[in-house]
Amino acid sequence: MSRTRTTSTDVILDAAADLFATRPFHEVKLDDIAAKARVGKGTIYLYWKSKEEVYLAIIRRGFSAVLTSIDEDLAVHDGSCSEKLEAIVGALVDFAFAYPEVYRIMRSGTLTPEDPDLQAVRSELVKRIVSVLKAGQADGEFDDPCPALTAQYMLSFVRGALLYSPPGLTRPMLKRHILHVLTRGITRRGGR
Amino acid sequence: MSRTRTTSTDVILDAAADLFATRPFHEVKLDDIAAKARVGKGTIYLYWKSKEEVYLAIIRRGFSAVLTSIDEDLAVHDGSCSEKLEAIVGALVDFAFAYPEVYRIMRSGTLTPEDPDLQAVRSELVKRIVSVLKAGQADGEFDDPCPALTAQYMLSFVRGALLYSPPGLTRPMLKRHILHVLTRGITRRGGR
DNA sequence: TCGCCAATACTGACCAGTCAGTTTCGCCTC
DNA sequence: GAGGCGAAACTGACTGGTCAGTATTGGCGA
Repeated sequence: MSRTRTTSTDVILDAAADLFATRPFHEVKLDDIAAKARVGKGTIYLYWKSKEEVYLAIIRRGFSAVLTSIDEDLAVHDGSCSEKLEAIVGALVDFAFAYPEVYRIMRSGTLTPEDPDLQAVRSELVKRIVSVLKAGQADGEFDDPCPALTAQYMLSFVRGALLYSPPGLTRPMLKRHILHVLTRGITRRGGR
Repeated sequence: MSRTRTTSTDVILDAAADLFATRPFHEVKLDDIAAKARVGKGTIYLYWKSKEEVYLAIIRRGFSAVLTSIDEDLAVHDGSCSEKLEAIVGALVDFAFAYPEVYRIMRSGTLTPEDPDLQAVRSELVKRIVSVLKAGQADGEFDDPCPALTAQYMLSFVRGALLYSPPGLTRPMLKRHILHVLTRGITRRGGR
């Protein structure tokens, strides 16, 4: 690094994320990304070797961020599993509100079905969730016949809520509601 | 299947659905679709005016099918709301297993963010679900602070499970699990 | 013979990716 | 601290392949 890098790759990814969030993949031109990032088109190719790579980089960055945030939260809450679950839901929702583009992007066109790196981060995330669910199962807090499915639901919840959110949806509202459904379901609890 | 037969648009949509399910939009060529459907490329333009229209037609067809199936189910089960809910989940899961391409397609690249027709069908579907949830709320069966959100979750459930399904997932297993989580949550029920 | 449509040839716009050239900057020497 | 060098960062006009969409043909069934 004798020569300090002047362009941060994040600048480019931010610009690209904006564009991919509003238009499908094939409608986003590299020239657009370059223009928005105020960078020459060639510069993009210094860091990634194709448009698709840029795209994947955005999603990977997003997932890694949630993962980190969840890990931090889990480190703090070392209490009951339901507390941990709450922390996870909180992290997912916070992330979704902070970076809605990532969700929009993922709607708008995945490519190359399987990018190993991306897949790895995603499954790491699922693993975290599943392990909390299983721990809860083991110590009798939870009763979930299939934690692997539940983990998938949790990711999908946020997605569904964000992409087609009822007007006026706030962050705490969503957190609370997801936890409500997830922990006790929608059945009305008996009399008492 | 004489040559005279005017091509059924379903043949073309089926072929296209197969392709779109395995490859992202921009990698699917109209020539491929035509070849797979054993149809001339020009014929496709008889029915839709662009590749994108073909794509939208597939999704619209999918949504309409679920909608019809749900309406039929609801007509039969005129019992309690939880029975109706069960019917809805059943219809969603059945559909997902019958036409997994539609889910894969929707992952692999939505276009033109808002197609009014498509949006209309989707929101019709959501409306059905919400009305069952609200009815359940009214007659004291359910306790759901935000049915609109729950309806979104229900669509997402299936999606999440299907796209990243744990190996060995069967249809009844998924139905049962979704209902489990949805109606009673994952918390272990008290001693008794 | 007519009408329908598969097959196929054609074309023009579009855009990802390249690369020769330009700028920037750290560092060395005097 | 000025000046000069080399290397790395960056640029954007250009190119070549691709493919959506159109036009044409020819074969088959009625």
